[in-house]
Amino acid sequence: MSSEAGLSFMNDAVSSRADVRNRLLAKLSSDDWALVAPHLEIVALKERQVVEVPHKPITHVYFVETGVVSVVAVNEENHRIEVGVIGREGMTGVSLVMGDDRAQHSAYLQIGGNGRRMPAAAFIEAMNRSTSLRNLMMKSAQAFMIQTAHTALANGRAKLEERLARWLLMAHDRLSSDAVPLTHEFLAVMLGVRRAGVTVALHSFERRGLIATRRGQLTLVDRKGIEKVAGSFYGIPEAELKRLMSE
Amino acid sequence: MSSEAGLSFMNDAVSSRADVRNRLLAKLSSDDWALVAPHLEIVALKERQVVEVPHKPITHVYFVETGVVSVVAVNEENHRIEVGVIGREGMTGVSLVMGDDRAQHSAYLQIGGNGRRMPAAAFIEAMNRSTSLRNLMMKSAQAFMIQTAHTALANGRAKLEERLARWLLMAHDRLSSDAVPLTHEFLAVMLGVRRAGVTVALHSFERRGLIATRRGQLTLVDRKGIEKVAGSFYGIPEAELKRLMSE
DNA sequence: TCGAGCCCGTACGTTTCCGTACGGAAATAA
DNA sequence: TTATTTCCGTACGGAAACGTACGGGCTCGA
Repeated sequence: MSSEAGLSFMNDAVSSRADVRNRLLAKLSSDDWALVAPHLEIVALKERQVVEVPHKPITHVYFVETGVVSVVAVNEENHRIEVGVIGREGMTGVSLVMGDDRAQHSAYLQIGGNGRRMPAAAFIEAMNRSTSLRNLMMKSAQAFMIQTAHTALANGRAKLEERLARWLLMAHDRLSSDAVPLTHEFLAVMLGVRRAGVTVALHSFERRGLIATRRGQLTLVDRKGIEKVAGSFYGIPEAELKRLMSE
Repeated sequence: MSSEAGLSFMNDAVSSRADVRNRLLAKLSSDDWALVAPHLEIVALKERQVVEVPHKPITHVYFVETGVVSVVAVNEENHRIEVGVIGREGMTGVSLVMGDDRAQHSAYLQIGGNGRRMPAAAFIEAMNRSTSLRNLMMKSAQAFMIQTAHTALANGRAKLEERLARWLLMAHDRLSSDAVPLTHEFLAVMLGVRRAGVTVALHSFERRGLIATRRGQLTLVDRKGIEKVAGSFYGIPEAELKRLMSE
């Protein structure tokens, strides 16, 4: 932002490669990096900042470095539910990879942070120029699809506590600390359940020593224990992401 | 099939283009058709036939012409739920489009029919040779992603009746008749609910004049009425498919 | 420092759906 | 035809989560 503007005489492509924390950007070959770097802009990702609006054109893709994006499906009756989360392992704007120009879902920062963004047109252009770049982006899209499918599974079959545990683990994977700065209200919206239901479940977690809570924040204390609660509803998308990204 | 084998001296690419009923194949340019046709094989799609097994390599992509494929996500504890259906509008093997070689989910014929299939390697080769082919396949994959996301929404927020109505509509879209040849048991597995729950809901539909039922089969009588039950849980993926395929 | 707003704890009656189970009817095999 | 299997109708108690609501505590800005 302003400090960036002040340094705009520096070559971004060279100066910033070392401190790229987004895993997709970090994985790029130097050729691909050279292709995208000139179009990357470092941005703050503010809590509640909207990055995609359903059925509207995507203006930028965001490579998250810290923070968590929620991708939320919405219908005409305003029913909504989170279908996936994105952190430093991924990017927003998956539709662009698939050749679409619009966002399907609502996407916004659930937990603030920072990252880099790139105009949609430049992103498409870069994918058209580099097969290896496109392939990586498709792998990332595939990983997100898997996450969405398992969200559908959890939504249909898991109990509130299992789903909540799953969510906390997914958030934790994308944060550098054990603290999750969220109100019960927002967790409830993600999961499509009552706020009061979240409160009760978190209370139960706390009594069991799994988390600590305070107003507007909770902290994971016993991750293994939380994994036990989530059971097999957590893990597959994470394992598949690892596989896809290690090839 | 035997009649096919007997006619194998004919050029499949020329002889069968006219009666291709799969919408993706039908949309191919003649160049793209020429690329894939030599590898297409007409196949019967038998009820319960498995076409993809989770975490196993995909051997063939199936272009459905009649019948319905269920794509079912499964986890280690054997929880399962349908994340999407595929009919003549699409194909199986979406993972291949994304550059993956394995199936994520279980996929099998929920309602039998017929179609064409193509070996995975030939499909990948064809996509590598033709950008327009790849683009079409990506659009198809995008449409499937949207379907999965809205399944997640319905699973999390809709009631049993709404979900059941949604499923019937999606099946109806993919069938040429109003009859859906399925037992309550299989509907229950798709939706991840009790068989008894499906029975009661279908009964209620029947009392309301929305469907007719008999052992192992139900018939849509009042589609508009069923759409009313499904409400806004049905429709977005269908509209988006239309948009994606009309561009 | 005080008020206003946000957030959390808790409660109660109600709805939805589950797990389980039993018997009968319809289709299929013998 | 008879035996067997599959499928459907129905029932009952119970669990899970809902909608709603009230009050108190925390936080932040005036």
